[in-house]
Amino acid sequence: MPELPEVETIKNEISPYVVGRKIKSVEVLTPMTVARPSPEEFKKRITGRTITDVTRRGKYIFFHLSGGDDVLMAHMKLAGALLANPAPGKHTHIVLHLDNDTTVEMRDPRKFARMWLENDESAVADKLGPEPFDKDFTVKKFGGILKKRKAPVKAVILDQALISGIGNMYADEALFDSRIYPARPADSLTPAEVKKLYTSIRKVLRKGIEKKGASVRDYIRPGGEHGSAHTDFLVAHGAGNKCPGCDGAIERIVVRGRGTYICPKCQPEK
DNA sequence: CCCGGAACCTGAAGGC
DNA sequence: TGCCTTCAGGTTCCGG
Repeated sequence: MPELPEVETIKNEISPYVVGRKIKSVEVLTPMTVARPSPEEFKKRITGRTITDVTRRGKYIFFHLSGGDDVLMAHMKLAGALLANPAPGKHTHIVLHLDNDTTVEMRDPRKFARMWLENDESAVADKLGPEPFDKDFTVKKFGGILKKRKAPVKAVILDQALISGIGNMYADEALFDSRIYPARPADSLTPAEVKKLYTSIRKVLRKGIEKKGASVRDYIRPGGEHGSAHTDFLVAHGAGNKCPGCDGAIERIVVRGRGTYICPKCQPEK
């Protein structure tokens, strides 16, 4: 599922195909995949524009366009993909035809993924919490966020308005790396635990980016390749596996309605 | 403001 | 064999 490392990889790998290219035509095969404006208006507003840059914020991708303030946004949600010059396939919802004979397709078997236009990237960016790798995202700032919440620590690090980019898989990996039970109230973490979790979050995300994302299920890169980050996962989606830290087994529990993988011995409830 | 839960959607997996 | 049910998960919306 596309989280920060997967979206970062998509952004990096789609950029060479699209930056500096003009959008010649647009096909909307599934109207609901265009969140706004209407599919007709969407097509009209982006046709003829040149993609000047591609950036990422949280799990969102921004395609910056020439000649105006419109930003073309994309979110993969659970199973979306952006593919460059793909082989014919199913679940294609939007196709961009570029002036270098490149085609970019948004595909998603679940139909959750969306593309849309905003006047300015701040319309989305301003609602998101800090990027985990930002200079101003310090241990102190992270501690301040956790201290104010009684919700499970996992729910807090998944909240995009508080910290952006972390999803279910990397949350589990980070909490295991820190040996913290995911349902602990966020404000109950000791300063040492806050620091450890801060470090673990950045560690698992960095590793995920290095491995081009985790292909646990549907995630594929713009060229069609899989990522390999999941081969390094220690707990995520690993119920029944042996815990790498002790002789116990990984268990699946539910925290705030989310499937959550833990080692009950290494991450005690307290 | 804070917190929790349902809804959105459909392929895959499990049950009988 | 195959039908039916349940599950997964990012975000948004709604209720307490």
